[in-house]
Amino acid sequence: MPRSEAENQRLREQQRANILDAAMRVFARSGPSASMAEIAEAAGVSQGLAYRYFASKHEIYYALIARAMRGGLSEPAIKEMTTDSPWLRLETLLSRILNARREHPEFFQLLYHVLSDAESPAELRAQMSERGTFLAYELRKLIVEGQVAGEIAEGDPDQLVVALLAYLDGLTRYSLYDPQRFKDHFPDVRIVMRLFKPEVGQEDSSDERKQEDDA
Amino acid sequence: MPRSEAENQRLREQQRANILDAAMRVFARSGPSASMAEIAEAAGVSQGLAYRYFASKHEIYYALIARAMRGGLSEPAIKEMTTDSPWLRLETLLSRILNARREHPEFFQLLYHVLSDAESPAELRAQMSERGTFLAYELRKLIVEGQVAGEIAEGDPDQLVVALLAYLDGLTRYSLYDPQRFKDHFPDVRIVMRLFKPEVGQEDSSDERKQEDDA
Amino acid sequence: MPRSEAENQRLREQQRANILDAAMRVFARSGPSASMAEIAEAAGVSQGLAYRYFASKHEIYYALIARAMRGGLSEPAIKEMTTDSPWLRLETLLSRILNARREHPEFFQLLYHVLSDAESPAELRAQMSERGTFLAYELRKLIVEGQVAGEIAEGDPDQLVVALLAYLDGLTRYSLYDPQRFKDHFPDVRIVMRLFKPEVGQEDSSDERKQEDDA
Amino acid sequence: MPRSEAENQRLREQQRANILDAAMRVFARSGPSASMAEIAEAAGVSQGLAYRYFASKHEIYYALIARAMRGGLSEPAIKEMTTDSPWLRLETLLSRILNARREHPEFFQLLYHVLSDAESPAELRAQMSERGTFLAYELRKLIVEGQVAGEIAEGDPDQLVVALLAYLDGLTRYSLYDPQRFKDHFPDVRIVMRLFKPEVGQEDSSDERKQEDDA
DNA sequence: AATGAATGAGTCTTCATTCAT
DNA sequence: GATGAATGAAGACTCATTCAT
Repeated sequence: MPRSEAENQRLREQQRANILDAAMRVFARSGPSASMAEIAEAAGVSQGLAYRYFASKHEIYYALIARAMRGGLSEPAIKEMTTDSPWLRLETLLSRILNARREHPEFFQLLYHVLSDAESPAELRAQMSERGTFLAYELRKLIVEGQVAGEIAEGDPDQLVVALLAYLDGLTRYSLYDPQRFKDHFPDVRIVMRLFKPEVGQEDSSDERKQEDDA
Repeated sequence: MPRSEAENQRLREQQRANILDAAMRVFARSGPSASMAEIAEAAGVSQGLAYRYFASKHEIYYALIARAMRGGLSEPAIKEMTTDSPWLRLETLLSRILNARREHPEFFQLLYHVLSDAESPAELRAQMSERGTFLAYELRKLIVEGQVAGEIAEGDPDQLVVALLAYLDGLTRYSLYDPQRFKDHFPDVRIVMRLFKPEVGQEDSSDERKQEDDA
Repeated sequence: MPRSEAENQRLREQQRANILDAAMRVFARSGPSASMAEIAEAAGVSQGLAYRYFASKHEIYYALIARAMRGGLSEPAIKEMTTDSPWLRLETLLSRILNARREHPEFFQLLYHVLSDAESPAELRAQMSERGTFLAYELRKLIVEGQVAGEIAEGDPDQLVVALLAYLDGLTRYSLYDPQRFKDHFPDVRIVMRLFKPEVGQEDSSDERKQEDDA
Repeated sequence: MPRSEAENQRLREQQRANILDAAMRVFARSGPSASMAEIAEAAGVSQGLAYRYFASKHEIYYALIARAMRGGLSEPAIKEMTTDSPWLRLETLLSRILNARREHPEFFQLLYHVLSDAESPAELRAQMSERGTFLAYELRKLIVEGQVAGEIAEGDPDQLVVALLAYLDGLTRYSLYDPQRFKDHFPDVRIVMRLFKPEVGQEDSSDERKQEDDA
């Protein structure tokens, strides 16, 4: 007597999740180059079984990322709250982004890995890269808007974008390097927001003078 | 007729340097997982010879890092300039650090790789980690000093340290992800310094007054 | 309430036949290295069930061949028609053989596969080989008879046997290589019969003289 | 002190040939699905070494075929001897072909395998297939020519081509099935030539008359 | 009787490392 | 000191076969 269809379905989903969870754990511990053997062992299944659920190791990466994205883990959208000032919108956005990064740094690690792995299907890379590019683009727009409004420091907006993206990525990596400190001293949003603060007392600085000259 | 002992010695050192150079080049191009074959070819020597100079691939990592550190590439020391204000000292220090990162991102990539590679001998990892810890410690001291002096934003200094280290690491990774943008829009020191700026809204706070006092 | 014993028996036989049919289809399509999964799917049963009916993949080969042989697909017997001339008997026999090969080339492919697979149990190989040997033996007898009767070309009868068997096998393979041409231009019996034709106009050749001498 | 360049070169060529020879032997024994482990063992080298000489198992197939072709093993060209009668030219051609097949049946086995392996690079398959097609085409031309000249039996020339190709392929397979008999009773060219003999009973047919006319 | 989840041995392939010369 | 041929221990992946239900 075979298991009931429903029961089987459940079993499969459980096992799939189980393997995915194990993979996530292993990747978090050993990095994305961890072997299938390691993953299978962590999941308590044979290597063969892992391949019944995922056609390849890459598939596991993708499933992991897809799952995270479905779970709302992807970088939040910006569109909303169009009434707020650019500064406030940026702060809200970053606040969400930082939350996601604090809660699931492994996910972003994996994401960076897939992104920089030459083996990753171009299609997927493109899709993910697009998301990233889109975020960067939205951030830039927000920054420029803020600069126009005088809320955000002047200067090359691309430097600000690079600085911000680097900071976010850096946080993710830091979580791998020193998880304890990462948890205990996760920097507040307001700290990163300072990157965008217009200089006070710039009036007296050389930059300012230049600006005055322009005026 | 054997070569003179001295000449021999010189030859050895030359080859060693040659291999290290090649390794650095290859790592910069293909990442730290590049094969020994690739390195040997880039150095124009046989694989066997590489093993006469370095007992293992890991040894090459270490030698590379050690050399870079001896060459002043490591995070600069802080001790000097004790007369300047904490803010200025921090700025000078970060300026140097950023220069190093901009000029030799591959080195820091490699460093992070070794640091996060489970295969790396614990001893070495510890040693490198110690350096990092030392830097973090010095930074922290500087920050606290600055906070006391009212030059640096208040709050958990560890968060500032984490933020700064993450930012530095993130820049290094960014150079791998988008070298062109990295070069063209490398964020100025003053941007990262803003992380430490006391809040402007604190106009009424002791910080602000001090600034006003300065004026 | 268990099914009646008889019905049960019938069901079993039906399933068995079902699986064998599917296997034959799959082998015809993908060659004998097709996987058990493929076969089970084609039969619409689980892999596990296939193993309830056949202890191993090899068993399926054997059952398939055995069934075909029982179904008269094996090389036809010769004994009959003892009144006809050797030539006619050979022609009739080959005609039947060729029909079988034209209609069911997959079967013979499979047979050759099992025969040449080092994994096949020696016993089975021997058994099948014996059948083949038997056919070869009968053919040889017929040929010699024909030679004595002057209906079949002289010379080493074994060469004729080898030529004939090679020809038959070759046809089978050809069906795999170019099924369309195989169907459209299947060579008539009379073509292969020519292999056995005594030389005409040999009268003038050196061979012929020998024949004359014999006469 | 390294080996001299020349010596090394020789060593490499020897080893390459050694592995190729071993592969040929193993393929002849176990068929082309033999494992790399088997080949390496037969060659007395490690599996790893085999990969220094051949990038993949397929490469070995190709190298084997290429070597054989360079060695003149490919199907001989026909062009030459345009003065002879079609019959004579066909006989000469087949004689050569049969020689090659008798001496190196494994080569043709392998060739058939690569040809029918879906994994084989399309390019190579195309190239080989082209050769085969070319031969078939030339044979057909020769046959039609012979039919016109009344030297070759009438009827669908394609059936004759199929019959001939099947026969040749069949011989190759037979060598695997029963090498001893293959060697001892390899059928003479004149046997296969009979496939093309005009029917004797046709003495009164137009064919015959034509022959008489020629006389 | 039937299912399909699970296993594990085997396959091709890569690469750090060793060794005869 | 130097070479590069050779090794062997993984690693990803496949598939015939078994087993709990």
